[in-house]
Amino acid sequence: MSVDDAEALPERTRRRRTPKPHAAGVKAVAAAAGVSLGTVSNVLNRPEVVSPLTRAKVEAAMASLGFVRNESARQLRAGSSRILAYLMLDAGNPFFTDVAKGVEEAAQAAGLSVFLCTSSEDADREAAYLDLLEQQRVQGILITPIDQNSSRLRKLPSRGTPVVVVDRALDEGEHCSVAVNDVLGGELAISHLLELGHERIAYVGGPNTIGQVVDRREGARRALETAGRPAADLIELTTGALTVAEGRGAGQRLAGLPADRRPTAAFCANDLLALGLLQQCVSLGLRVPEDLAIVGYDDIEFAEAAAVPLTSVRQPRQLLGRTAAELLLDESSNPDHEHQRVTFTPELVVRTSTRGTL
Amino acid sequence: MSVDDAEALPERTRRRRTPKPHAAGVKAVAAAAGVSLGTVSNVLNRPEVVSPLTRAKVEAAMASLGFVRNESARQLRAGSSRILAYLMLDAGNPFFTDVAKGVEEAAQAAGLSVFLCTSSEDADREAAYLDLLEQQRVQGILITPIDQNSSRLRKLPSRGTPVVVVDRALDEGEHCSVAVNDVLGGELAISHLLELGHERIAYVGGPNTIGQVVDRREGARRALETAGRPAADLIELTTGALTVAEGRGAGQRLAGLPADRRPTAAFCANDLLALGLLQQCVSLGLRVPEDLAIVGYDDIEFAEAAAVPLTSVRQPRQLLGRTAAELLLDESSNPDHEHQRVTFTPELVVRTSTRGTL
DNA sequence: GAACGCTGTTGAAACCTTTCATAGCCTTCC
DNA sequence: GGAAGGCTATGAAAGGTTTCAACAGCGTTC
Repeated sequence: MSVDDAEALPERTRRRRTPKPHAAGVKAVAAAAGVSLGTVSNVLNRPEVVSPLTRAKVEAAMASLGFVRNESARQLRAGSSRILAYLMLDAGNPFFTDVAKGVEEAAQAAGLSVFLCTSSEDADREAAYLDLLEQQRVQGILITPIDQNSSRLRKLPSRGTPVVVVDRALDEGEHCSVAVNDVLGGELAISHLLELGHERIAYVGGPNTIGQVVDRREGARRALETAGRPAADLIELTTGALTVAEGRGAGQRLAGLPADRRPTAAFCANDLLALGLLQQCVSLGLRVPEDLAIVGYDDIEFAEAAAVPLTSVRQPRQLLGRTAAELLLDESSNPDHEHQRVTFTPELVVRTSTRGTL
Repeated sequence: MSVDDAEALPERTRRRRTPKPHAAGVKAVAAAAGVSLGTVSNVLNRPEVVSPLTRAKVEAAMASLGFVRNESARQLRAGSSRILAYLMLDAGNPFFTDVAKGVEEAAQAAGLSVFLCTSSEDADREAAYLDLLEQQRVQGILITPIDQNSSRLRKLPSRGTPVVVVDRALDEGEHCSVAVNDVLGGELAISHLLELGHERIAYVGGPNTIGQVVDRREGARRALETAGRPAADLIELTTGALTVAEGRGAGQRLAGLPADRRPTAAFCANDLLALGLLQQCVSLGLRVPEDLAIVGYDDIEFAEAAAVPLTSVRQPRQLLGRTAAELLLDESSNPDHEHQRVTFTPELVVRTSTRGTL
């Protein structure tokens, strides 16, 4: 080798910057245990094929090195994730956390874990989470969508990520859905109010981009028509979200009306709205149900404990979640899976807020 | 399974499943766009270094192939995750979802996403989630722990996953913590009750493995002692969890006592317990606050809307979450990060459940 | 017209794990 | 005594992305 060559190829210590300096990998464990790489992997994934002695050595090495399996690498190679995500509309609404509980129940039974995400009724966040979850290659996505016609949502299944829509019944699509008949729920609520003799009935809900809001209103209208009255008689108070705060705002508006034009009953698109409405109206001096009867929707745990126990439309919350998760699991494991649309029937629970104290 | 799930018989409609997934990777995109692999990666990660023309070609190819970046591979190579997790005690408790809201706010501002997990007050689930999250190599973990001495928790930071403890103040450890002074909160509650002249005061809470439960009780005892009474005067009703249902159970027990031995006031470890207790006691004929005054803890949104508006100890929920997330972000990006212990001060909000209608 | 700098692009290595065909060793059985 | 077969352990390949040194063009400067 000439001097020139030495000049041309200077000796260099190339140190690649390793991102996680401290991580001990399978390789290190194998070395420490005096076995091969594959054996370590076997201990991890098929412990029964490894002899007890070897297994003990490997496990000891893992413990002493503080080995933590790199799930990214596992997933990259093995192709499958052990995670299932539930993208919910609003984590602050106990209805959805109850659904989530059902999801976790089913997932746990199948050995999977659940990540919860919340779109907070914001379409952009929903979209961002969908992208993220797809990139993460989760096993599947459960979603209570804001925009059920989103093309993103439609495309997911064809690209390999199963989707189950929760609390919405989608027409023909490429996913399963689990829902409650919200139109019927709306009818139940309004029929009840009509039976009690109410004439001026308000519907409180919004925004109208949310399917549940629209369906429940539709049910309300139908009930009016069934009773021989025009659907347009329904007094609509549109809210910006389904929250207690918005309910209070609606209460403010409602209580501000002159008594002869004010509705005598209000049906709210969910219990949060109803609770806010109730609270505001009571604090402004309206009597419930004498001046204003209120019907909520979901029958969350707090509905019964409210200032005036709330009449509400009950849905099988946990069952909804459990069923959805089960459909998702079937879709991702059963090659003969058929998409299903499961619809539960809601039920009216009558309490003081409409019936008064008998 | 909860009561509401009793016997719901859904309708099911079945449909044939649409076929198969398919995955297009960077390689396929490169081929389709007639560029090299590295260029596609540049479009993804450093679009500004790619010429507009090339970029357009690549983007077109991505769109037409339905390319979805494989996050596992990205993370494996790049070493960093864009995700942050909040492992909470109970998703059904609005307190924690409010904290979560604060977390998301801060995370979003930093361009990160949040996955929510729930341990449901189960130490095994907590442990399982911690393992999972560590394996996923999330950017960091926010946790409201069940067992704050868990060795798992202690070891995480040294292995490269930053941890911030939320709603608990850990002694000097290897993580930051953000908490509210729960001992003070307990004192506030009991002093208030003592000022109102109550003698027989109950503390409702449990299990005693939960730090918050213990601290709040400790505060209660101190307040008694400060008032010159033995701490042992505190009547303890231990519950199995911090839920509405457990609160009802405690109410049952309490209402069953003969009036001359029954406490005249109850301080509950959180609002869910208080609401359950309130509901049960009222339905069993006790008047609140005349027969039994009730103080809750957290001042969740539903406390004010309860049958009898609830006196409660308020905590800065969202701020708690936001601060915690900010500490975590600092820890994972700032090399000079120093662990901190942030403690907020709670505040008593007096309402009808103790003061009566004035 | 040679050297230089700049811009955009390239190709191969590296990340860490799982998979799988194969090899080595022991028993068992003809 | 040798073939067959059962256990275990092995080593190399594969999986999709990012990274980075090197390179190709091309215009500029001296």
